[in-house]
Amino acid sequence: MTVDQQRRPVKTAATSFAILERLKEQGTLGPTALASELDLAKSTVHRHLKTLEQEGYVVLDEDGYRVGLRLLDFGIHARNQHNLYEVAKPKVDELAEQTGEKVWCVTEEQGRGYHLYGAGGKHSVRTPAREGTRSYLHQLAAGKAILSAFPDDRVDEIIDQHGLPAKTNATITDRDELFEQLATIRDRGFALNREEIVPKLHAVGVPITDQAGNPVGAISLSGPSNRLTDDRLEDELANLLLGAANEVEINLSFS
Amino acid sequence: MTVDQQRRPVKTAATSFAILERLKEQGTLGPTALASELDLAKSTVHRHLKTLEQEGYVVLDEDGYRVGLRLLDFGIHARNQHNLYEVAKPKVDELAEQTGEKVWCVTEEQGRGYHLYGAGGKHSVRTPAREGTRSYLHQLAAGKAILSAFPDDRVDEIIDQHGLPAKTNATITDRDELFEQLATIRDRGFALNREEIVPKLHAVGVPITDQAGNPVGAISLSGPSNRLTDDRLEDELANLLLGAANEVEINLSFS
DNA sequence: AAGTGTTGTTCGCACTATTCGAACGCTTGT
DNA sequence: ACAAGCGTTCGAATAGTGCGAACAACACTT
Repeated sequence: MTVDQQRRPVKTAATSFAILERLKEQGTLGPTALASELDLAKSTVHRHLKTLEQEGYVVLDEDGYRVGLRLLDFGIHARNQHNLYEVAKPKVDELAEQTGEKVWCVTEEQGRGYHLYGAGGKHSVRTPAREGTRSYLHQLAAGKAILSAFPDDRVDEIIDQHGLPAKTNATITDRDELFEQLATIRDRGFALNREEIVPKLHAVGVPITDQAGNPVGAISLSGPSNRLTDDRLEDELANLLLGAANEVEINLSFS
Repeated sequence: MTVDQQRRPVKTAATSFAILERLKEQGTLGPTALASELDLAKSTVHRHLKTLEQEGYVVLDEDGYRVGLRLLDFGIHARNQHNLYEVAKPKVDELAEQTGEKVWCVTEEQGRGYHLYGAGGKHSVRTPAREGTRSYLHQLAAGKAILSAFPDDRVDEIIDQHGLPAKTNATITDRDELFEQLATIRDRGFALNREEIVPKLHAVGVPITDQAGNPVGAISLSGPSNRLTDDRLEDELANLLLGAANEVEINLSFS
């Protein structure tokens, strides 16, 4: 299942997507700026942009080129393929309302975590995550919850493929340490995250599995460390999420 | 502003996107099936798929290749660029709750309509539209509302570029007829759609404009023709939408 | 108002990178 | 057991891409 390094990639397609990626990160850019960032001739970038524009994948406005809405169709389609989305959505809303914190539904593809849907309660804080965000699993409470539901060799595969890059100095960067935590998570049923992705941000995550025990995703709750103390996380909030996950699992089995 | 036919498009990038488009439409496919549909060698398709897979734009599962979640990030980003989305969303929810019908927020890019956000009330019907759907403006109530806020020459441009393709036998396919309707819409402030895109489906749409009067989108309400009679559409529902659009316009001016 | 710098755009040419086809191993079904 | 289908790999020919130079359209300065 590992996506190993490819021998002969289609470079032209890769550069088109590299352009889109830059436009997504930087907002609105012109051919010259893009060319210098990507080390390409500006005529090359221009040609790509015009091709993408013709199909609606990028749009030209007065300030330059930006990502076009044509890509929304693809994204929504990709999300709807996971029926976890529609099943978990109402539960995520409910939890956000109930706790006032930020609640996310996350799933896994190719060893990476994707934020499918998030809802913010009354006093939820801003985090770098938004819908569609791709993250490293070991950096997320939800991600570690997902990893805990995988067999060890699959976790090894994922680490081999993506490594264990750090985000803060609390991020797990050691393979053995990660496996130790995963053992604890399997034991208790939930994962914690203490400033491992953003300073002063804590979170709990619980896995969602199918009947065979394979993870199909996770739900997490995150907030400021002063409100989300260890006591509250491990007791009140973990149990809340475990109950919600259980309901989602049951509903998933009938869809 | 017209996107005229391009002289030298990047064909390789275009085929990659053609593959993605097919995967979106057909679900999960293999290289052979894709190759025959796109008139390409299956080795070519395979190479594209592997390149796309490496970046997470497609995913390989047991049944074949499918669109990957990596594209969700792009789509959400594209949607968030239009601040109409976050401003109109609560109003759309409210209208759906209030009326029980399906309510949409639509915007325009390159002369095409994009469904930004939709909410379904209690007895809302299924329509072909979902979030991200790209449509011809003249086939939508919201689309005609948007067109009515454009100057005539811009409307001409859009017709020249995209034509007036029919969806049902009630679809407007004549330029003069469209302009006549647009005049009425400008006069009354709202657009109607009577089975012009789906048989037995009626809708009302009202434009949302900025301070300069340029359209930034529209909101629409649609439902079965027996419930949405002309009387109800023109009186009760049109006024409801006009009020909502007005609020959205005010909120937009402070964002 | 003229000039200078920058940016977006077009086009010919060299050469890289893509396409095709054929062949391989693999699974599925008869 | 064999055939038929699929996904995958690789070499070779040619088509298509990328580069650079040149042009046009502004914006900003002097």
